[in-house]
Amino acid sequence: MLDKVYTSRPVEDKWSASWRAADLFHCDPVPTTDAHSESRQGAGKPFVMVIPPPNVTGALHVGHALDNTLQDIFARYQRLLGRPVCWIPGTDHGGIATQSVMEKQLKAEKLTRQMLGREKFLARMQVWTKQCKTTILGQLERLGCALDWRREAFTMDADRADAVHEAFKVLWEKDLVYRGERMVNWCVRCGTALSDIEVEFEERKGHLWHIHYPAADGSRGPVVATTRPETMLGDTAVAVNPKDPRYQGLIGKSLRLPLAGREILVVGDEYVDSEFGTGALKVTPAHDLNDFEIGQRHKLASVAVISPDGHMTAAAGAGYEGLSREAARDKVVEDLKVAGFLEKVADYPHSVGVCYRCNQPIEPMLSWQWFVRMEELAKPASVALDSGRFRLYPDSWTKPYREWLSKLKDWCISRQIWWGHRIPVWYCVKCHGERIRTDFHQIAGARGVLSVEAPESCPVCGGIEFVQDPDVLDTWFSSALWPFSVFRWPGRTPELKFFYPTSLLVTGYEILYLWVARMQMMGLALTGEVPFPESLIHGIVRDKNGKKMSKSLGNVVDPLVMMDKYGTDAFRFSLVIQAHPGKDIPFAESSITGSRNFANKLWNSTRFVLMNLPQTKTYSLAALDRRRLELCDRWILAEYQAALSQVRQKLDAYDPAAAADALYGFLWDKFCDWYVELAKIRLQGKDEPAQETARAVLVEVLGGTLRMLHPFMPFITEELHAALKPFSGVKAAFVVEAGPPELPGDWSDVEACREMDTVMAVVTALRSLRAQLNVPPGLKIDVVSAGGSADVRELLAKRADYLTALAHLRDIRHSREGTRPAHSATAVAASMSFYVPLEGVIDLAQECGRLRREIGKAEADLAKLAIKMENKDFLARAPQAEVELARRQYDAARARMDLLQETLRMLS
RNA sequence: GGGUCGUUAGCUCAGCGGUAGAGCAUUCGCCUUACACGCGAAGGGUCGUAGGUUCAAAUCCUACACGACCCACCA
Repeated sequence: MLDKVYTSRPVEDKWSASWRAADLFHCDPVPTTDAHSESRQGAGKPFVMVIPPPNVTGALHVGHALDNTLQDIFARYQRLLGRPVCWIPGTDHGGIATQSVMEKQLKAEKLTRQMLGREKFLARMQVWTKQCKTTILGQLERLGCALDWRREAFTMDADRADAVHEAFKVLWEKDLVYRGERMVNWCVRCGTALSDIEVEFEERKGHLWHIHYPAADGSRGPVVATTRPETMLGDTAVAVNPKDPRYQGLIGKSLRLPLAGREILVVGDEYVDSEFGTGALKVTPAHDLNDFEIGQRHKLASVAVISPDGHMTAAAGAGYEGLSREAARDKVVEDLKVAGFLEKVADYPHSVGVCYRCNQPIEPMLSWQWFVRMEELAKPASVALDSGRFRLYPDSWTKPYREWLSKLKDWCISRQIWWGHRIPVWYCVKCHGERIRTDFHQIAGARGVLSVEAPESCPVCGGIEFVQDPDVLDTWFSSALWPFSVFRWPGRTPELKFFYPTSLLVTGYEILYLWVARMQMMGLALTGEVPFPESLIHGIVRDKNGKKMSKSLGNVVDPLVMMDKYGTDAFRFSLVIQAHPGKDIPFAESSITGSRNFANKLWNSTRFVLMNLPQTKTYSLAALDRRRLELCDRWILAEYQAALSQVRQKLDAYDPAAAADALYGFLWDKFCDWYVELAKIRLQGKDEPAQETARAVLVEVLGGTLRMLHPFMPFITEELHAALKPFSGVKAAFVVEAGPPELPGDWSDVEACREMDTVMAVVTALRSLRAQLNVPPGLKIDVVSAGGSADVRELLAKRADYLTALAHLRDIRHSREGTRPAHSATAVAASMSFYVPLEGVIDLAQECGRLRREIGKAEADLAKLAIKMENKDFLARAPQAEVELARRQYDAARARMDLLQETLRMLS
């Protein structure tokens, strides 16, 4: 017999081991002659997902738990439906993020990666990665994920390296990848260039410094306004709008740059906004994108005063060289103030671009980098979207996604770090000179040879000495190939044939552009197909105050702790039920309690059913004589059928939260609160055939509900389903192999639902009366009913057993004359009066008060309906069915009102 | 500067054209032999504001306010 309270851990461990031992989630491709034959259609069509590979930076967080729970729901659901399902596990090497983690570890040992050297550093990374993968994959298994463990992939293993090299080669051959000199986003902390989307903008407090730039002859010159005074040391011009009347005479004049003493020119450029600041803009071509462009237009010199490591260069001048950016800013401001050039300082909050990995301000920097041309790649992705070959769920993401694709700039893919796929390009030392070894990023127009290994000889000069490009590729470059690299593309593998394109991609909106869009583009460019036709984009898990979880805020929730404390199923369920399409999830620990209670409810309802199955035998609804079913059976089966269809409909529409809610409501509010209570009447009775009928329905409905719930709560449902197996007759070893719950034929039953509504309304009214009049819970009461329509009277007479059991009655009888017994309280429901004689229990004043409150509510109710019924336009224009419904509602409310008032009149 | 989404019970959120819902919290009563991680009952909302469409609006439209997020090279 099961325990009173569900203990999750042993159950989870048991089934995790069983699933693994059975290799349950492995899926083999079905060999076909043609990649797109019928095997990909109909029932045999595989359902395929690739996991968004977590970075090997540590352990999983709640966001991963949500993402993978959602995927697991679809994987298990599709398996339950009988489709071959392949869900690929894996991890991402995570480029900068992972390298940063290692660098922190090194720092603790007072080491740097440079001290170790590239080779040793990478060796350490490999060790770390191995550990981390074990942790992450273990956590995914703990979460219950139905992943095909034999197909685990890593974005930097040999197969994925092949894919990366092939992709680079194809892009190279199509001239879609190139090396060029650009202003790039440089992170001085990470020591690398970043792509545009890896820069995040943050509103930060700052100042607008107004600095006087005197004319070269010493007379008064313009005042410029800047948020970055330290860059003035690299200024090579001041720009004004040529149409600005204030500065008409100034263009072409020479100014003396304060502190530096250099002479710089005033140029006229349309870019300058006369309205902003003073209308005069200091121009630092080396450290600002716009200034760079102005510099290009006016052929200005470029003076780099900040080095790639964020310190001032020699060009900044003797007093500044070696200072950090921040220190240099303070000193420049101080020096300007002392020298009398600082005219004004204003508080000025403005947005600052920061590194998405380390939050340090980005330094725009001119350098030679590798880029992917995006225009050609974006076009097919847009077409796929517009033609419906790719859809986003919820649809609200479609527009932002489309807009993003339409204004893409080239993607900087080279990173000056060590952890990643090395760029497969080599340079001839003879052609480029020794400088290629040290000043790689400053060498213009270097011509490389595309090759994974060192080339034999230079095609230009025949030289045999080469250096490989020192950079690695953006981690997102390999991620973009993931949906096909996991199947060992470019190899023409059976897996690729059978599983690709995949079916669905589930991920959070924070990587829609970084990842989803790039997979679409790369998939189309390299395989000619959309890598997945549908993508479910969910929200992110926040803390209970709606704040993003972060280590620095200390509001991070550890999924393992939650799973230990409340059970994995409860944890999963609490995430899913809040994962409404397009919404973020405010995560509070208290919300898991509800799901934990639900798991316990499941546990106990199964316990109850098992307790009432005295002999081991198989129950089957199909074998049951349908005429033996009574009202509550017909009702619960109809409700069950509706719930199953609702759940499937919601899952098919990628709304698992609504599906979970439907299951929760059905199981708890309908099955447990009403059906089980009513089934007890027969179970505890003496009529054996009736007992058997109730048992059959209990087994059918509970068993099926457990199966439908399995994708959401895999462990407990597996356990309970197994316990029920001797009675449900299910042969399959595991729920996912048992097929979806399906009723034989149609079990909808409008009549039963209407009758049960009546019964429930009467029971509720009687319970309410008892509670309000403080009738002792142990006291069985007598009830006399009066009035009502013939069919309702007949129904209540027939199902007096229901009323007696649920409202705790001693007896209920109908009075033809409608006489109210003395000292009785009155409940009104179903257009009838229910008199409850309560001599000695009832207090007349109390009952009058109660009736007045009821009348008050009934009045408000009736008033609303009356407005509708008195509205001629409504009667004339609303649909007939609507009018009839309103009339019925009005009549019922009217009847209720009359009965209550009549009762009150009699009492007073 | 554009764009998206939100504003519903004390809290967190469903509902998205026909008398306002859930969970949690609150109050009252119950250890009723499945479950106190439970059962029954109750209180609590002019559905952000102002207009409009409609017989009918929390639900559709238009403004506005507030909030969040995304995008954008404004010193």
